[in-house]
Amino acid sequence: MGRLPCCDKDGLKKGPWTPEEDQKLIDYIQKHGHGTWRTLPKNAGLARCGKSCRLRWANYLRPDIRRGRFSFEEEETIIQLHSVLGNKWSAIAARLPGRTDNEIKNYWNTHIRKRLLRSGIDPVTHRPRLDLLNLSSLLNTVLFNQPAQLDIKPQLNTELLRIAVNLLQTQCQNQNILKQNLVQEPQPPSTLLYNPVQISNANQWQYNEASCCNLSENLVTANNDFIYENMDQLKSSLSYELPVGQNLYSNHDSVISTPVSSVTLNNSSTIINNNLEDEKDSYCSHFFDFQIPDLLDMSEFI
DNA sequence: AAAAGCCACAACCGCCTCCAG
DNA sequence: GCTGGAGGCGGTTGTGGCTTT
Repeated sequence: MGRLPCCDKDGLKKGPWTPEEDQKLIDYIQKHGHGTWRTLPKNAGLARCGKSCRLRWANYLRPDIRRGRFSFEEEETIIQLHSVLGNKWSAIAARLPGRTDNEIKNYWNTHIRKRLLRSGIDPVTHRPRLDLLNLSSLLNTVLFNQPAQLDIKPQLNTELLRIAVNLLQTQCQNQNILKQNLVQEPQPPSTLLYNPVQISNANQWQYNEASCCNLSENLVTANNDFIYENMDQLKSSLSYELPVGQNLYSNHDSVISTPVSSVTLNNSSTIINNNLEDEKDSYCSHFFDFQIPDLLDMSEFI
């Protein structure tokens, strides 16, 4: 014997709610509270399943729901929390007053996820998609059939293996990060933005960095994330190496990184469009070289 | 102007956890 | 400890509206 359904579905209405149904539900809950959802539809005169009533109330009719477009701050918070919590939409919603898990989930899938992909960020791991770019480069070579590199098949196989290993490693790493973060409250995002703009070679990446606002007092937050106080401090920390487990965060374009193994801000990095006059509000574009070491020596697989 | 394709989002489905009996 | 109902959650689907062809 399987479990009985939550309600008898015969004769119960499905699909979009009418304004009349909404009003019945609102009136009933305002008078009596929702009580037991299973018995609510009958008492309220609705030909709906209790579960459907609960969802309609929780996701749409509740008076404390905040409708309308997500603000920049909300969007940033969602990305930040998602990088820590993953698809725990209810946990994310609990930190965004007035927003429902369903609404956040939809917004993620229809907006944020696509934007991260366009930016070259993996929306699951929040890491730059090194694998696809390397693969793309190899495929380009094959497609354009450069005579000196015709025998590129072994290299292609290696790259495919690398992707598989990378995915496995990322999964393990994410599980560890999740365990660590479950015992501490999520920290507010700090300040570094990055957008991958160019690859100089397989392991060296150039990121467009921006935004000097909302600076924190300390170089390292309670979450051990690296931030910088002002341009002088930034210059003096150009050789700062980001240890495993620390994050680089953005507050401009809502792109937030998950930890990378090691980041070195090289002295050779150039700073352009630097507005030292008004650092707090300026949008500064800097270029950093992030050294991302090989995840694994693939020679044993070849 | 009509058909096809795409997108956003409300709603549903099935599984899970919690808890009272 | 077991069972089953209620509620919660995340993934998926359905549909209406907008855009493109």
